[in-house]
Amino acid sequence: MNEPQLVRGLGEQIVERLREDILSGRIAEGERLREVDLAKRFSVSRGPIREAIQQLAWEGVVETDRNKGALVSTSAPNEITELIIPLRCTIEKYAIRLYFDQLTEDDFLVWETILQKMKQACETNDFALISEHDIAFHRSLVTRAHSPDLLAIWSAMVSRIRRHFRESHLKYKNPIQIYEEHLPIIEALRDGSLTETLQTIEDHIE
Amino acid sequence: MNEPQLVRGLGEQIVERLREDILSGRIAEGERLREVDLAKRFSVSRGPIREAIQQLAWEGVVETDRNKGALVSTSAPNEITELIIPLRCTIEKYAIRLYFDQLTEDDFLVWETILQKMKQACETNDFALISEHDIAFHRSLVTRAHSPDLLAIWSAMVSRIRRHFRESHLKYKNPIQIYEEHLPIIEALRDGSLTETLQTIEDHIE
DNA sequence: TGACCACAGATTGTTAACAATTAACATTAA
DNA sequence: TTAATGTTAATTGTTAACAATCTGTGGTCA
Repeated sequence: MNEPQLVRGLGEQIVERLREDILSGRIAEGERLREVDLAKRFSVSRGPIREAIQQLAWEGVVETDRNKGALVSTSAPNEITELIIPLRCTIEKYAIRLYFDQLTEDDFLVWETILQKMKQACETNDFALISEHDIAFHRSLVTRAHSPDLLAIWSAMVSRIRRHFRESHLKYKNPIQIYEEHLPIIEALRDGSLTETLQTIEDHIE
Repeated sequence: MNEPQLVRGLGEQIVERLREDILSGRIAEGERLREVDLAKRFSVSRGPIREAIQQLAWEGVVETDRNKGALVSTSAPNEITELIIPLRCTIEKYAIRLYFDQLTEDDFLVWETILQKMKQACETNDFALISEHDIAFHRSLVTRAHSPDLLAIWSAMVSRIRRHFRESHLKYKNPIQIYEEHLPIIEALRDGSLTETLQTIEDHIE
């Protein structure tokens, strides 16, 4: 049940690559996305490209006007950020509660792999990559709950506060601190204390 | 600014018609949606059909498996409802705060028009229509803030708890009570007391 | 009988061509 | 010059054909 979907459609693969490019900032805010360009870049036809763009539009990553194509949307104003962040925190804590007592070593492997990549990005001061892995890590916290509904709502929020991630990263004198701040989450999960884990998440996000 | 999009793509039109069919029950839960059937029914090719199905899948109205097509969502009102309802309440209260001191008579006209339609639906015991106007009313509370981001996040949530609306309505012995429960919100807004309005919203959504 | 496999029909995934719309630019007239 | 207009290129919307995948049926063999 709930097969992990071994083979994925082209559209889904492209969604992930485009989302990474945009959330990390490699594709700038306001930039225009042309279907034929993307089709050439990913060596597919426009069908899967349109599929990917529609998905990103619903997530709020890009904005589309009929017959005018898609623009990378500009991040939400800060006042909404203040609303969204606690909501996002609530969702992540809720997700963790769902699977907390079913954790396996595979789960930790996934998270530690992401954090390892984040560490490398920190060491090379690649802030785009840091943001990408930061978001990927938190996304994986939600994904683990295997609830498409939860993930959809979380995505709709996070894509709108992605600038908050990047800007919060810039505050650190030494980027490696960004990596280090994620370690307590994994440690708390390993220790097996639910309340401590939730508290760690809350401290981390705020 | 913010043109109402005069001409809409085939995909969008089909989304609306399919969503109505599903929410009203004309297409039953669990029923399978075949692309060619829908294409014939709407006299278009499979392209716009796939577009519509993808959108409904994101909204949570249908579920799709790769290479297996789409089913009308039957997933019970998961425990996620308990998470989403307070989040939704938070968003609506936040929205109201944004425009509370800029209300005009036009705003009340919009709301009272919706409630009037809801009243008629209550009088004819048309629960599908009651739900439709109930959701429309709350959506208009959010729309008034003129924040596409806020509306998108709210929509992502509400489309996933729409069944909660229907089922909560069924609890009433006399449907007119559903209508009457919305009146205090408008009254509080008219009275001009922000804190009282927010409290009313909270009590209403509970 | 029951498990296994092959095959055919049905269904979705992908592609490329065609149609409709938009945007940019040159042309013309006031 | 500037505004209005016609023309052309670029871009998105739609369609239909082709490829890949799944599902069910029937047969074979132990």
